[in-house]
Amino acid sequence: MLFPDRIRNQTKELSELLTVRNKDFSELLKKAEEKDAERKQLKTEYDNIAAESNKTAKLIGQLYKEGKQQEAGQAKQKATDLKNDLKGLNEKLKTVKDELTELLLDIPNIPHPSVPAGKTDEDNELIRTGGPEIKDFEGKPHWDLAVDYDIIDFEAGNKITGAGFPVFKGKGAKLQRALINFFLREAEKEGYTEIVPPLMVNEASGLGTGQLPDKEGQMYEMKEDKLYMIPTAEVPLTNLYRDTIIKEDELPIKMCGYSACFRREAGSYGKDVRGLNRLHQFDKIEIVQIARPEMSYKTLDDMVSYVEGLLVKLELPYRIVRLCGGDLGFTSALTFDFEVWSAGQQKWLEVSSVSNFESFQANRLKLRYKGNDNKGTQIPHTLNGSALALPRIIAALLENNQTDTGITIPEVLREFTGFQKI
RNA sequence: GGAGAGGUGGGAGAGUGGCUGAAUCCACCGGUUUGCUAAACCGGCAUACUGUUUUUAUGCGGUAUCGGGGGUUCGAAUCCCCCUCUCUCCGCCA
Repeated sequence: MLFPDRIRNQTKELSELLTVRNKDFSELLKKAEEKDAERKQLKTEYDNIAAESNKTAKLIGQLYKEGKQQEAGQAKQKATDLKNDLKGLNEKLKTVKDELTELLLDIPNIPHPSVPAGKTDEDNELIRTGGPEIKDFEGKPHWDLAVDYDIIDFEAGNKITGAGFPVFKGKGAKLQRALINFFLREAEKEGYTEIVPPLMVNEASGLGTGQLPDKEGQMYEMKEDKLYMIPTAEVPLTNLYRDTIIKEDELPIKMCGYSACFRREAGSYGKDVRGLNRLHQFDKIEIVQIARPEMSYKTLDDMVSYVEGLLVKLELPYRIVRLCGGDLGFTSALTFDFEVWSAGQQKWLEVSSVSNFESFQANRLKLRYKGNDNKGTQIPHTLNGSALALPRIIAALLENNQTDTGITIPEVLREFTGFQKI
C-alpha cells in the first residue's frame, strides 16, 4: 500500500511510472488524492470539536467541585450537543478513511524506473545466462524418470490427497532433504538467521504481506479457525516484524526459513502443471531482508548474486530476467526471476523470484525503524526471494543429469544425500 | 473442552470515574561534574494522524491510543458486553 502523502506530492510522477504496468492509474491516483484531502479536512473539523468537547468536560468536573450545580448543568447541555456533532463526524470520517484505504489497496506498487515496458513474460528483459552450456539432447521428462527410478509417486499422492500433492520416496525423499539442508547451510553462511515458522497464519498476517484481500482464492483456508495455510514462508517471516519499531543499527535484518508452501493454484491447468511443474504443496527456502531505504537496491543485487551462486553450485543452466511491467507482481517495485533449463521438457522453469518491495509492504505491516539518535521513525524497505523452491530444481536435476547408468547428483549435494547416483 | 486470575509506556510496576498520556524505579539519550571510568546531580525520553510556525532541523498546539472492538457517561486505564492472548487448576493428548 502506498502512502497518501506520496500520492499527494507526486501524483504525476507516480502516474507516469505506473504506465509501465499497462494500465492507466491516473484516475485512481486522483481519486485517492481527493479522498485524502477530504479525510484531512474532516479530521481537522473533528479534532477542533473534540478539543472543545474535552475542554467542556473538564470544566464540568471543576464546576461540580466548586458546587456550581447550575452552571454545570448548562455546560452539560453544551457537551451533549457537541457529542452529537462528534458522533456524526466520526462516522463520516470512518467512512472516508475506509474509502481511502480501498482506493489505496487498488493501487499497485510503483515500478522502479528500470522496469521495462511489456505485457507478458515474453517481454521480460534477459539479464544474463549462466551455468553449464545447454546440451543438445532431449532426455526424458522428470515424470517418466520418477517412475523409472521409483523416487516420486504422483499416483499415490492423488490417492491420499489429490493432484498436486506428490509423494517423494527413497532417494527422491533424500534428495529433497539434501536440497533443504544445502540451501539452509548456504543461507546461514551468508548471514541469514534461520527461522522455522508456523505453516498457518491468521488474517492479520495475510493482510500484512498483501496476500489478502486480493489473493484470497490462492490460499487454503481453515474456516473454522480463521487460519490460512501459508503460500510461502515470506508471510510468517515478514510478519514477525508487523507492528514493530526496530532500531536502525539492527538493520539489515536477514532471515531465512524453510517451509512447505500451499497454493490452491485455482485456474491453472494443462501442460504447465504436469509432474512437478506446478504443485499445491511444495517445499521452499525463502530469504527475507529488511533494509535501510538507501541500501535496498544494493541489497537486491546481493540477493540476486546469492541466488545465482546457488544455481552455479548446482551446475544447472540458468538465466536471470528482469520482469517487465506486465509481469511484475502487484506489491513489487522490481523483480528478478531465475529460470533453469529443463532438458526433458525443452523449456525454462522458474525457480526463484527476488523482489524489492520498497516501503509498500512496510506500510501495511506498520513496520518502522528509529534512528540511533532516537528521533522520529522511518520506513524501511522489505525484500525477499526464493532460495530456492525445490520441485522444479528437482525436475531440472533429474532431467539434465540423466545418463544411461542413472542420475548424477551434483557434487555439492553429495555430502547431504550420501549417494552420488540415483 | 471446563473453572479461575490477568493483559498499563523499551522493561518492571502504581493507578477503581474528572487534577492521569499516565506516579515511581530501571534502561536509554543529552548535559554538569571528572585525568579516565564509576557515582552524583539536572534535563529529555511513546506512536499515529493533524493544525500552525517561513531558524524547515525542529518548535508550539490539537485529536486518538493503557490487548482489540463496541457500549454507559458531560467525562473511562478505571464501569458493562463481545473477542483475543497469557498464567494457574481440571480434563484430553503427540
